[in-house]
Amino acid sequence: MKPSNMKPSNEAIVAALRQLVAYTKLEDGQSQSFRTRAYDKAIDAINAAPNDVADMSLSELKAIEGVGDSTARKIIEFVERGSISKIDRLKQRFPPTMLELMKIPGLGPKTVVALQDHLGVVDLAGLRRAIANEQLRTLPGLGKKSEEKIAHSIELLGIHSDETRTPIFDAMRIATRVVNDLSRCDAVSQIAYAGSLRRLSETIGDIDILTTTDDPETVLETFTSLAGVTTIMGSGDTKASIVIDDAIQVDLRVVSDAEFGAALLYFTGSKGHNIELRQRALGRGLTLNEYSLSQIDDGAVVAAATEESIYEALGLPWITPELREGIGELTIAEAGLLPKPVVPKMLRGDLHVHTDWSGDGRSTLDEMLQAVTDRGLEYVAITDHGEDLAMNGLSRERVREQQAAIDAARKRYPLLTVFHGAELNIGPDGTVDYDPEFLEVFEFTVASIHSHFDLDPDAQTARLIAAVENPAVNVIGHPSGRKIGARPAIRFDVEAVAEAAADAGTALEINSHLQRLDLSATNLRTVLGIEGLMFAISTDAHHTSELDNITWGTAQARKGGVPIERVVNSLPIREYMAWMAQKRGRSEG
DNA sequence: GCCGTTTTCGGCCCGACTGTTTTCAGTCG
Repeated sequence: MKPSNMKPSNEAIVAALRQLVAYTKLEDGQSQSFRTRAYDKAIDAINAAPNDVADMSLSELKAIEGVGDSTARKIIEFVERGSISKIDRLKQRFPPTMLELMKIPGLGPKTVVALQDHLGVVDLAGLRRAIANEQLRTLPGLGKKSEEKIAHSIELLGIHSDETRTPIFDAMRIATRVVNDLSRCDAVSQIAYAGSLRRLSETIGDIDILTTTDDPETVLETFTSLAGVTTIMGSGDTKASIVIDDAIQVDLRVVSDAEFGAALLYFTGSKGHNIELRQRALGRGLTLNEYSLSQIDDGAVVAAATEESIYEALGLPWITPELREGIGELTIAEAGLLPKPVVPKMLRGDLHVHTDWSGDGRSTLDEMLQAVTDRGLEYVAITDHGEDLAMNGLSRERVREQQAAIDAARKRYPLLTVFHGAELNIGPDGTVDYDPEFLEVFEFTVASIHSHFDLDPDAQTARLIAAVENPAVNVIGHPSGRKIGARPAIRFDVEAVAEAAADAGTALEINSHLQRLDLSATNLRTVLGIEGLMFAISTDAHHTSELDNITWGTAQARKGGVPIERVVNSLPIREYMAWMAQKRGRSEG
């Protein structure tokens, strides 16, 4: 590869290190050598790094926990040359197609290397031929059954591979359905989803579900015969794996009630977090597995029923699942420096809500105000689209009509403060709908990007900063414009925008929709240090049911490490109004 | 390959399932 002027992104560096892991597995002939585990840990650390790793010096890289001298040098080599010599060397020995073979479920490095050594098979076509010729069963350790299993796995290829991780929005829908369906089984006592879904990862490999029961057989049988099951990957006494809707693998694990906490902790992960917890346990004469935290010497159970009790026994506060990435959160937690997790009941208002006054809203103004009241909120901003969004937006005349409608509605909801707002549309040049005089009609606005997603980074940054500095704008809605799995984020300098926002008294939105989760957790961590920057956790609800998406917005705030003090819609109404007034006061002065 | 309230060498988390073994290896999470 030729060196390029563009420095590689953290994602590109991680991709290179993942290649390194795969080739090293082949070289070591095992899936878990200490070397590959070390690389894996470095990958986790870089994934979590808020800044560009490509800009770092050797000593800065080595200062990252989990990155040592060897990996740091490989990263620098990749940044400077565009490739890593160890990978180049291993490619000579193992053709890249062998990496594809390792993605087939059931085929690990040992078997893939055996295929090359004994049969000269290095790619999928060769593997298919070998299976057709019944050659696989001649390999040491393999038999007829293994050959058939691998043949079946090839048909399922893709379901398990890295490229087909499912966006969290889709995975959550399936998980919710499976949890609901399985809950109807009388033998099920407790049930919860765990894994990367519970950690609020943006994309999900497998869905992990945990149940407690005293009748595992019935639960497992019910699980493998659920509606939508297209393949049963395996089933034992305590766990089973299925593929549902031909779309995603779902793993079920069954334990007893007394073991629920230990099992939930174990299956929530991440793997790195679990390893650090177990190491910590060992240091205290304890051992941790999916059943309990126990004494090593006599096996006496110390804690098992709840996650809280296990963390406590390890000298730690409970750590919110979204932060369990094995990237130093244990150290921060032990020092008492983790922010108190943001939860929905800490929020007093929702600052981004649509009604059927704009074309895409599906609930009436009254339905929304009633639903907001029912959820115990003290204030809400009705933010239907501005006129620039041709399909959905409100003309000036309609804005005036809505103002009257909201005035009338306020009498019906005396306990609720209703702001007549708008979701303005940020044009390619950073200007918004209407004109400055007319914008004074609104008591509050959120401004968002809905088009021109492919401008160059400088233009996008300037565009967002112009909106941030607009005196009529209070919040920037879904700042990156991404839709997970469907549309990439716009390219922009999030730090520059956030600094401008802090200066201007404009908040950045944490959009709660599972397709958005925008700002991303990575972006949040990047801008968290900017003094005075505030966030608004908003639902962007287009229907009353979507007000419950606040669950995900708060989870995203937790994942980004945002403390509640930085969330404007947690403020009591008077303080919140003072925050809004400060913006207008500042712009006039 | 990483790392240091046992440390710069010698350790490194834990268990289920499957198929091939008759006590275990490979794979997976």
